[in-house]
Amino acid sequence: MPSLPLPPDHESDTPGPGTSLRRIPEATVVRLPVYQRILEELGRSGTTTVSSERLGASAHVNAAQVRKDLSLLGSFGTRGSGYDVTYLADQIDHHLGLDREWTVVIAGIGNLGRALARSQGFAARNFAVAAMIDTDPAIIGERIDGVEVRHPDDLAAITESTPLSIGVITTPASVAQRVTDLMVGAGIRSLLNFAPCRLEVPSGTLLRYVDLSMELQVMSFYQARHLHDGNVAAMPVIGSVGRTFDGVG
Amino acid sequence: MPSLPLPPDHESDTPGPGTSLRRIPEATVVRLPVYQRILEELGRSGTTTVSSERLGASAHVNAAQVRKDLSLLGSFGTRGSGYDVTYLADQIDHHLGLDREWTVVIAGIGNLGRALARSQGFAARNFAVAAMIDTDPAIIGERIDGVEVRHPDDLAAITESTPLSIGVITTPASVAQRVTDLMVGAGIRSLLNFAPCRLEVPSGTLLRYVDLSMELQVMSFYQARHLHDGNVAAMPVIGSVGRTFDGVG
DNA sequence: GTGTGTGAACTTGTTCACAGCG
DNA sequence: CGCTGTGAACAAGTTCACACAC
Repeated sequence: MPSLPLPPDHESDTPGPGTSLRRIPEATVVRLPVYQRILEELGRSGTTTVSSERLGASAHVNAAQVRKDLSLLGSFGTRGSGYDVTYLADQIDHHLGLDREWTVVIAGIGNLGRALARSQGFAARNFAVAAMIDTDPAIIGERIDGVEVRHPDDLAAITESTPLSIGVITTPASVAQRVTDLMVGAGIRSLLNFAPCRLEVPSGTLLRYVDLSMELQVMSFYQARHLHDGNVAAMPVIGSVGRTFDGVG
Repeated sequence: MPSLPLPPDHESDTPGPGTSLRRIPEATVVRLPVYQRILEELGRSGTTTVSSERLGASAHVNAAQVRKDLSLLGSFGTRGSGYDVTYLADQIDHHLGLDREWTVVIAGIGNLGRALARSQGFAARNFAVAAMIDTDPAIIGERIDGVEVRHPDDLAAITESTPLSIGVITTPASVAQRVTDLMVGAGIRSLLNFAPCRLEVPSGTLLRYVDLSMELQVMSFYQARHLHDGNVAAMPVIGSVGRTFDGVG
């Protein structure tokens, strides 16, 4: 399907000025961050080149799959040696949109909100926590990593000086819809919802649900199978961001 | 494939005593918790019956998909009216292994560990946080929801009185492997890793990675597309536990 | 009529196998 | 040689469409 001589879609597949974004299948999108993290580790350990075989082993993915995924971003492997770690990481960054800074606002400064705000993973990947909001007067005014917690009513004012691209909702479910409406009203078009409830957003808004207890549910499914028939080997890698493995690869 | 008159696999498909566990595709497994949460909401709102159409709309899934998924668990819909909310929820619970209690130990009582420990979602789904461990003397001895934080060295002793089924790792990456080894040594065979690092575990151990910053990366990918070509409608639902939607369903 | 359960068509994703480049 | 890039085969997942049960 991705390899017709002429693409059926409107999107041009001329290589363009190195900036062309061709259609990337969802299955690939969710593997890219995995590759990227491995490349990061390899880079830190001084490795300059990596083969699809090795990358695949680390990612628990077939080597052919790795090559197919990467060939979608362009073809910049070197036959006989492999991929340049740094260059490949840059390319993935570009396709994931991580070569520009994203500003994040976190709503609900409880334990989860603080955990995310302080997460080094965010800063390391160009996500800047640019604002934090909460309604608790005891929390408002507090500074976390240099960012002051403010009242939700200030959101519109905040966005005037600091455009915000992504809203992260870590409030109780009871107020999640209200804070969502505020964020949407302030022009935020991407939301990551950790509150255990469904949200309504206008069309054109991206909404991503993350439910930590669901991870446990999927895990318990596999363990239940495991206990019943001892058949661990039949448990495959599943899912996107959360992934289940049976032992080492 | 799932509907041959005689199954090619060894696993019996005789209905059995209502406890038979047939093979369930991974794609279905990750949708089951989604259905379950919707059923929970419906149950709370007093709805007793639901159609695949309605369930599918809430889950952002095709109605035929819902029927196919549910038919894998057995066929207990009523033609002409739909599925009994409570009965269906019970069936899903059973297949996810949620009709028994799972004991969880949380390692690393920072913000994320506390957030998970206090999450109502856990208790509501039969996950009991039965132990918590940390090395910080200032934290050891603290009680969170009645459970005392103890030193990792006590883990073996803890498991003797309280068998633990699932280990949740919310420590810094630097000590994650060490705590993993301790847990595996204590007989824990399922691990949920929130630390941003790869872990080695012996074969036969289930390992699931959750990387919260990856959720943001996937989100930024979609938003990058969104900004570049305005083509929101092309953004599909992806992934398992985290799911991206464009606006309301 | 209404809505499930399911073969069959279709789409998407994965793996194989190998030509061809460095 | 070794390893990428990719058509072609295969497998998995999704949607359609309709018979049939209530």
